[in-house]
Amino acid sequence: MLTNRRSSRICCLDLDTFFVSVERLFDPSLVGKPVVVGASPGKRGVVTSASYEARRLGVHSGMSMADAQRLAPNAFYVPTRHGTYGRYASKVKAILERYCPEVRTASVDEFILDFRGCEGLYRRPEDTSPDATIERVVREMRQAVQDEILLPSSAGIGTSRTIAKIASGRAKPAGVLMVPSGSERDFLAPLSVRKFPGIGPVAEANLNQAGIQTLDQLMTLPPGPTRQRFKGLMRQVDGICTEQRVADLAPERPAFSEHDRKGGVVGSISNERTFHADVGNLNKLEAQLLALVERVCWRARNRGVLARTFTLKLRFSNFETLSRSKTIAPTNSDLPVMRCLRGLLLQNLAPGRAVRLLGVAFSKLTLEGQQLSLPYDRGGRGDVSMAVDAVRDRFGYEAIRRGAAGGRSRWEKRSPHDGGSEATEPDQAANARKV
DNA sequence: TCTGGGGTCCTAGGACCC
DNA sequence: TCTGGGGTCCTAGGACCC
Repeated sequence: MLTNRRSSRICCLDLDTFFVSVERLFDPSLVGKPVVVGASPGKRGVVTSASYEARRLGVHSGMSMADAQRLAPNAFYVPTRHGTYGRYASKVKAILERYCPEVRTASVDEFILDFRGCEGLYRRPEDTSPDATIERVVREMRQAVQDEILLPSSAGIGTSRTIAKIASGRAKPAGVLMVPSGSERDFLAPLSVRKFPGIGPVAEANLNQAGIQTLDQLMTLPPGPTRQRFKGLMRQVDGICTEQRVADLAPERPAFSEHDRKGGVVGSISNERTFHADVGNLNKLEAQLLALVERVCWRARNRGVLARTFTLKLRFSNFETLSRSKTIAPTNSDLPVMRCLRGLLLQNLAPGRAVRLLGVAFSKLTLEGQQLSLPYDRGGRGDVSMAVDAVRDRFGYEAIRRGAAGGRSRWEKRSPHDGGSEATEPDQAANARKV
């Protein structure tokens, strides 16, 4: 029996090669050519977005720029344009909201729309069914995005967010695909297990090793140890086909208005940086740490949150990565956070080891002003910090910089393994603002 | 010139308390 | 004092997503 709750009314609209498409708006000569958006050539980094022409040459997102250039030396390489893509995503969302009362942003290039209850609103005499009405509206909406902002996108429609998401991928490029209620199993069966959200490279390898390539093979495993091993996954896939609810809508993101049961704030805030060249000099690492701490503290203050747990992330030259965290009194002030993380840095930096990546993360967040009886460290947020924040609020983070963060550290304390000779210029291009 | 950066979620062991 | 268990917090790591 088909109830309205089980109808195909959830839509996922996904912008096709989004970053590449935006770059083509800025430079129309790139249309029809292989385009790769990512780190600046010559810098450490990976491909963020590759046009279909570049994909035909073997380039895909996540690949190192070095590999991409080897495969496609004649492609057009464009550095990532921070901030710009978000503005285009907002324009897209505004269009979608004309067509659907419930639009959620799932990521910078992906939106989830809930059309439940809208069939009557849009129905036309020529529509052969409520499903046909919704599919027609989604096609019109997709075309509006194309015509008004010149951005291609694809849309999938299904009974749940997961089906809609997979369908949008099958609809690319520039298509619309509806998966009618009841046909989920037939739709999923022939697909590679990797197409299912949540199955990544590791799970895929495990499944393949067990002889499972397709979702059909997964869903029809005969009783036995293999079935036992993957029963959690089977339940997940099966649930998508049979569950009588449509509960997996995207949470609105950012989710900082959401509180957990204990009044905390859901989520974390982090920044990390891969250096252009590995850094072994402790003073320089401390200066970089300070720069990261200042930035994340600033972001926390902007969101009005305090953090209790502070995590330091280190990645060494050989790509070995470790994280060390410490929980202290809630704060968002540079000084106590720096004290905490500097301690972790000194404890975990073996002499002679060069650092490739340094990262800082804040978690166990609470709203500022809510820490009733908890000790709350206000140290370091004096008039100077307030003034610095005020400038940054008006002109952006990069408008002002504490002396120590850019050069020599005020927190310095020479150590035995100090005095390395590596180049330590931070990878400025990663955060360069282009207009 | 191998391997980004922002996140979320899950697991698992140990400490500690009752 | 021969060995129990919950529950919760903290920490570390890893899979996954875009």
